[in-house]
Amino acid sequence: MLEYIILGFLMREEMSGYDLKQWMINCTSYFFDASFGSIYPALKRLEKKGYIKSSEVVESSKFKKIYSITHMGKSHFLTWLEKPIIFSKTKQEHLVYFYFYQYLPKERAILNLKTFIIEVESLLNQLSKEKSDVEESYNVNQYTFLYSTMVYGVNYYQFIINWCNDLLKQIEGEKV
Amino acid sequence: MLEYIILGFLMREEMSGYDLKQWMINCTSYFFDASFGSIYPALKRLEKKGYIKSSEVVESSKFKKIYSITHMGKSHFLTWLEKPIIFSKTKQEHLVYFYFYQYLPKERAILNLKTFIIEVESLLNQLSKEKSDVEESYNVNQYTFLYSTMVYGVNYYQFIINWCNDLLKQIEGEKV
DNA sequence: CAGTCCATGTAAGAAGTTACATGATTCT
DNA sequence: AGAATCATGTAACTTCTTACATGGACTG
Repeated sequence: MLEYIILGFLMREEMSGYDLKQWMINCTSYFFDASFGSIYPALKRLEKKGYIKSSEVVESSKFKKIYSITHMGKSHFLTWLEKPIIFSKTKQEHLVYFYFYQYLPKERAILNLKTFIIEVESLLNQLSKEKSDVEESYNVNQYTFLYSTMVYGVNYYQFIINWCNDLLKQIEGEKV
Repeated sequence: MLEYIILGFLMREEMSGYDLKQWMINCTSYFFDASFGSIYPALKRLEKKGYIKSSEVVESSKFKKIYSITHMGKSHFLTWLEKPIIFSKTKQEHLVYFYFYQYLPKERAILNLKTFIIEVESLLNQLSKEKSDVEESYNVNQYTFLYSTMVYGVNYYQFIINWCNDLLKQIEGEKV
């Protein structure tokens, strides 16, 4: 995942490992963050694979290693981005995809959003059913915390679906 | 985290590694899950530390290794559970804590919930401010996806706070 | 009698973190 | 002059997953 985040940031402009960390802190830290100990080795790997290239510069009397994305890197990134979003139940990884959907053709973004909604709806229906079963079988007041986490789950899935639908309306409403 | 989940499940009743996996699938998979490859080694570690003990039984002609929690394991688990909940921005780990809050004294549960709410409120305020800055500085229609992920973030934090407040009301309203 | 489920376990590898090491520059 | 920030990097470690290996019991 980290390697794709890096490529995604480099789609915008070339920058150093340190700059990447700053962007993460400022822009994505509420759903994704990484340490220097993983950023620098990731940059080395990406360069070795030919997805990025570096140039050592001295900017305002500070040594910097500026990385830029290659044609191969761009196509590698877009191939990944256009694949269906895998919903992780335990992490907020889906936001990583949406954050970079600016680089996807509108039609593809709409298609993937719809596929994603269907996947989350399926999970919502499963959990909703389990929640109903619990409501029927037990006195939920005796299991406040267990039941509340189920309520959390159901409402969380619904929240994601609503947000996706809002986003869908917005993109579909935009002038081509 | 996995070791505490296992201890939490064993607080209810003794069970095998296989049973633990079934409980995760049925009950916690929407916020936590683990593979056999991590469950079995975790059980070995926990037994080595003296937090659980095992007995090999043949139940309905099937070999099983049943684990039960020790006094030391219980106190180790409760010591962890009563500590302040660390909010992970990228994972749903806070639900793990709440799921087992049935084992915490009511007053402690209320205190930790309130502390947690304050932490999430602080994150909400930060992100809200950043969102306002973006709204002032840019035409958000040109950055639909970047802006939408921010809206997601703000609403997600608000969702958690609302859920916590509902839970708080419920526990406080319950007869002692 | 083949397939699925029950049941336990290991080995290799993925993907990160924390802590450390280094050194220049800028701020107070 | 000392602290904070800028900037890159490595080593050891943590914590998981995937894939494999094994074998008995049940099911159609």
